[in-house]
Amino acid sequence: MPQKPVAFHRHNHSHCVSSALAEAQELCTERGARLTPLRRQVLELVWRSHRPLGAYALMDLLAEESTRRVAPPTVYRALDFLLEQGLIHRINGLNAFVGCPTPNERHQSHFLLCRSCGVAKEMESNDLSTVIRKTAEVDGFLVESDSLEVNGLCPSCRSSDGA
Amino acid sequence: MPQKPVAFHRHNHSHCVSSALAEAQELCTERGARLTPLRRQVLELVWRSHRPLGAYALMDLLAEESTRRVAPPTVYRALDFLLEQGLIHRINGLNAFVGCPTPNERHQSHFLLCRSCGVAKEMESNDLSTVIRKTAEVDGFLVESDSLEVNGLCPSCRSSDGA
DNA sequence: AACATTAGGGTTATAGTATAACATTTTAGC
DNA sequence: GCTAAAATGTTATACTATAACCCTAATGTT
Ligand SMILES: [Zn+2]
Ligand SMILES: [Zn+2]
Ligand SMILES: [Zn+2]
Ligand SMILES: [Zn+2]
Repeated sequence: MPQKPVAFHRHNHSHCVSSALAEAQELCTERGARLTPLRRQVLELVWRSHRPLGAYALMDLLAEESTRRVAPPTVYRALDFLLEQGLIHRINGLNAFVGCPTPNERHQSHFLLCRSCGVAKEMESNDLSTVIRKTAEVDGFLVESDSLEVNGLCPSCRSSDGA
Repeated sequence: MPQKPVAFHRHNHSHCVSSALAEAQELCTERGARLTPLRRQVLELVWRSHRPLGAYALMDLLAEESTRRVAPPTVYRALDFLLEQGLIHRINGLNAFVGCPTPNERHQSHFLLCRSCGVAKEMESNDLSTVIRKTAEVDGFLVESDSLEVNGLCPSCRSSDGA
């Protein structure tokens, strides 16, 4: 029976944000990485919703948010840091970025992307990575990373006829 | 035991090109789609190698090839047509395009991408699509399309220490 | 053949995404 | 405080993609 995971549910979203920020801080401290105010702010903006956000949208939000005008390199550098730390993922098909709910465990970027509401839900199945690696091995290919983007309709949009 | 599929082999590449063009012509005729000289030429250039090519690289090749100066919209329109017909795939992670070896059967874009030699090999396993769909169903997600890009080392580069 | 209709392509301008290169500020270790 | 390294600021530019408008070529009808 199909389930609605958090990103596809109505839920108390402020909890997502605060726990994501807390966990990010914890991980960075643990790793000796510096979650600076700017980086934290970008992460917070990314977590505003479960929808992937583009770099320029983030720039605009930063400007609104804090009267802090940032140029593209600034936001891209913050995004690079967050990517390196596994705190966000990049959705190539959308040129956009979304928060990772489980940054503590290293993993690849596998997402369900709803074309109707725009919500991105990370697929947390390990089987997927295993199947990918095994399929690649048949061709003698050594996998270093992979990225899966699945487009379609989330449970909510599906039931409300999201066409 | 790992195998080297065509794209990762040394092979008579002119055969890839000619058979791809022939099959494209056949499919388009069958479908009432028009494989115009420009579209055919772009497809031929895409098939020059098994490496994904960017739109602007294709523009440059067109210019060299035929003294035919084309502007971006021209090449993008040709690429759009080829994508619609399933004759090429887009590699989002590279902003580039590569020929499809099996355009007769509709399928999703699943690729092995060698970071050393740049060759792209399409993964033709159906199991992969099945696993993806089933995994998505667990979340109640209706899959419409998906895209998988696997980065790493092809058999050749792997054995010659492609780091 | 003349005509209308549609699709393909040419052209110009511009939007959207990302990075190079260099200057300045902040931070951490001594 | 001094120094070195890291982070951010700043300017310019590269790379990718599309909008809008026009013209020509192909197709189908009378
Ligand atoms: Zn994640
Ligand atoms: Zn939805
Ligand atoms: Zn294909
Ligand atoms: Zn290789």
